[in-house]
Amino acid sequence: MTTPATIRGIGAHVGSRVELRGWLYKQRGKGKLAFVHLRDGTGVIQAVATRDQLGEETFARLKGLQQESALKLRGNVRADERAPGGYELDVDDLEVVAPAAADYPIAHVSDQGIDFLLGKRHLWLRSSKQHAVLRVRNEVIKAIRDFFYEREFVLVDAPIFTPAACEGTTNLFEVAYFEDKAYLTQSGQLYMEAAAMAHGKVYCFGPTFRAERSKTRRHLTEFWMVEPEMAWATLEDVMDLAEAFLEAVVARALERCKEELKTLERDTSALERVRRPFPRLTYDEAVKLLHDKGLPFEYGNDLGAPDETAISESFDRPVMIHRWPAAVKAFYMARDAANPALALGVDVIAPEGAGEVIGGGQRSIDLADLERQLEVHKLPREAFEWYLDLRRFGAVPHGGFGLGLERLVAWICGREHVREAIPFPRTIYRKEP
RNA sequence: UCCUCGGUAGCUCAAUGGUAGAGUAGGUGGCUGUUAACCACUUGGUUGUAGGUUCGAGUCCUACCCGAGGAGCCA
Repeated sequence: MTTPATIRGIGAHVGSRVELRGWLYKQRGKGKLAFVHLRDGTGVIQAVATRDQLGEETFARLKGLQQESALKLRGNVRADERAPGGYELDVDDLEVVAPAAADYPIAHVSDQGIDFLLGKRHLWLRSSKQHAVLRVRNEVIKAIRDFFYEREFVLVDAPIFTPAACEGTTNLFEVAYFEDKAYLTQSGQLYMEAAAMAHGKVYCFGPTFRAERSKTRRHLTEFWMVEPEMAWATLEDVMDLAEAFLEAVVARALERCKEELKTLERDTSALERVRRPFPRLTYDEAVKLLHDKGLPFEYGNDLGAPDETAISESFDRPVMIHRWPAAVKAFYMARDAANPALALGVDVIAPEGAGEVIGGGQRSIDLADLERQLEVHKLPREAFEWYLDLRRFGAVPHGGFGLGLERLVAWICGREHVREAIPFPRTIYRKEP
């Protein structure tokens, strides 16, 4: 009797004979004995094969297999301290499903260059750390959906094709749209504002495109963004939501991705400190902090990456910076009643140099102000008529934020670069594979 | 768009202007407890491209191509 099994759940099969299906990860020959590491997507197990057990011909066939050959192995499961992973399979039968070619390019002990690895991303996904990162991404996505579902936010998908910019400041990808032109979305927010007036609390979660010529470890041209939006919300409500959100998602990853974070050699102490409340600084306080640290910073500018890092180093958890000079923020930001020069926006800076993971705020509901801001930002009025309608028909205070999924996943996984946090990254000079 | 660094074997890298090399991967053989196994032997090159200087260029010069990570901008 042979039971199909997966490597992750192999502990339940000790003492019985199972069949494992997977790919040859590593093989160490030892004369008439062979150690075979089999990878099945759920984990890696060490299998032991002997010539006496398998017979001369099958044993020779096993030893001739290349890394990544697809196999079925059958045999008894045994707990063994000598095996990495704690369990071992005594192979008594081998089925070669698809032998791999001899020139598998990805080395296990990888000091390979990033250019090479990204070019082989379709194969790089199989290696243990990349595998772990995508498992964490999977869990983070589930945690995000659960978080909003439990709080009665309604998922409302925003369109990918859009008629114009959501924000005037960044570049858009233009695509042919029959006899017309369209643009790939750079944010679903404006649509979420419409949806919030229909459902109260909503969010969207989908791909976002930015044709920015950015070449940094924090940028992709295609990335996934989560954008909740709440009717009847103030800036303070948005900040409350943002910190509850980060606390919940990080806690979930810590709870359910222990193995993956271990594989990634992630020191989780910074993640364990992601607990409410987060420090909240006004922009003015943040600028003062920079000046106290001796950094040259001109009041009124946006914070650069080094400034963000300097601020986050003063705290042991994510920092929220709010009430920004309106001039550096998007056209739709509401003004602070106490000081109209300030916009009711908030950025959340993650620790460890991970940078800005969340940007959001309270939206302007003043029709005349928005009309003026569209002109100031040189945005085409016609394309925003529908958006202005939202202010004509029952506008209430509302707000929300956008979170970059890859920045969050990269930070949780302790990866330097966001490109490892998405299966097939798109950057300015790379769209293959 | 700007700044900086880089491109030599499948991969990671070395080579004072003077015979292009090592490790690793691949191949062959050996080994019954390996943990990046080990030992022996071995295949492997249009030095990113095009010019130029020189008796001689991987090395120096010019242009171009490609990539990386930083700025700006952003999540």
